[in-house]
Amino acid sequence: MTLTTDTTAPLVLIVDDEPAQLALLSYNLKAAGFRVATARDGEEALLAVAEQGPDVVLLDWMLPRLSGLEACRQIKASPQGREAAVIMVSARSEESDRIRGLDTGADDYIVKPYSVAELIARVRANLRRLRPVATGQALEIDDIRLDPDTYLVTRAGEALHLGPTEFRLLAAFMERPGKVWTREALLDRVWGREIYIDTRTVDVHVGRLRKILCSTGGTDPIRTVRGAGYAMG
Amino acid sequence: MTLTTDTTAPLVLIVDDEPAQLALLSYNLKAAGFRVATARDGEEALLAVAEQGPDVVLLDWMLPRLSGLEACRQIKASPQGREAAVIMVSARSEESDRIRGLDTGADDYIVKPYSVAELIARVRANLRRLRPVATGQALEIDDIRLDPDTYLVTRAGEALHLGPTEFRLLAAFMERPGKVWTREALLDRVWGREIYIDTRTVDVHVGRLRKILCSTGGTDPIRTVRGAGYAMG
DNA sequence: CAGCATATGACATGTTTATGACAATTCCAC
DNA sequence: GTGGAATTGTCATAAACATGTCATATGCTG
Repeated sequence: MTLTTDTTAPLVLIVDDEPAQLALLSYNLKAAGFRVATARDGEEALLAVAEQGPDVVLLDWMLPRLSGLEACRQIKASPQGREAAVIMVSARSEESDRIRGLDTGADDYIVKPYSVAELIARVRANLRRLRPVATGQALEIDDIRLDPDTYLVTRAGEALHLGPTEFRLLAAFMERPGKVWTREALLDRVWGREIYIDTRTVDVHVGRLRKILCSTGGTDPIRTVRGAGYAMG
Repeated sequence: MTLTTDTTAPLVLIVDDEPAQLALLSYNLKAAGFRVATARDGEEALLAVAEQGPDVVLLDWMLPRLSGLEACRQIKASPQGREAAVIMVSARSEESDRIRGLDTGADDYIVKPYSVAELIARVRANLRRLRPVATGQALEIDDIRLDPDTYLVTRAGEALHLGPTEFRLLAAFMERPGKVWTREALLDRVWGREIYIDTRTVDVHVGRLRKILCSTGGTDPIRTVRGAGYAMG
């Protein structure tokens, strides 16, 4: 297998205070092709969420300093956290029934003891909702179609030629139809988190993408939201 | 047809919790020319799928820890599993099971007791769909034709002379028309997993393949996808 | 109209890919 | 074995392409 460690591989943040558990999950998730970040308690988790913007957070229920429940609330209240899927992990003895009733904003729950395979399946399932491109599904908005497997983009059946950055940019837009992306968010998602680039550069690339998308005729599918950013669909 | 045991031979992952069954199938499949990997339960199976990317998975219905049914669902949801054919093996013969099995994305279904010959036939049949070259089917894209049995490649009727590496490379492209292969994936598929070669070497071989394919005139059938890899068709 | 946010064309730079040459190796017929 | 041809991986270099920035133009909002 080819492990994908590039910036397009989904990032999973594992939060657990047991080093052994952390190592086990980390190993298996990496083997499944994910990028992995770790945190040992709720506060570290919040920091990691803000800094790295994971796609999925695996959050242990019992944590020192800041409980999983509270960490979940705060993650979901943060800008980066709202975009992530939070999966709560708890032991069966810890009132699993009540967990479901609590309004923590968690996207999914998994109860110990669980199998690694089950966990990975849950991660994938939540990801499919969140990042369709990472799972190879073709995207479609109006007459525009993007296929991650073949890297083919068509509008009204006609093939378009995008550069790598334009392709990733369009993929981001199409993964979340209607969502307004700030320039900063797009830089994070399309360019990667470790990079320092002028936010105006986004304008240029959006312009290039527009030119290509409209090259066959048709209306501009990208909406400029003044003071905020861009959206599509 | 004689299947060889080199890296291009199809890999069959056998999942069964009975050691005797595992040994029996393993022996017979190896004798039939396949490479074989094994797993004893659903979780091991998922790991093996991710790590080894088998072409066919023989999945027993009854498994400890993670049922065959659930394992199948998860295999089909993973990137590597999407490319594999899953054959469910079951002792039950009820129609409902058959339907449920196929519903989870299984490609085929075989009921105990079965003959080894029947099983191998099923494996080959599913492989034919998935990896035509391994079963000796000729491939065709546009005016290019590749016959794995005779090692003959023609374009517009004219015979072309490819080296072994170029032949395997072309076969990989033609088995999945349109699919974009990363250089790493091609190294895995064409050169083998255990080999460490500079990824740029792929460029050189693609170049050589192109030169041969275009030697009789005609357009370049191989698409370069900047930042990603190559594709054909 | 002023002030600000966004759009766009041009360009230098950097990056990715293509190609020709070459040495090492393998293969094969003799 | 032996010689010669074919094949292979690497490298240096060239070509093609993509990218980030800037200067300037355009457009929106009040």
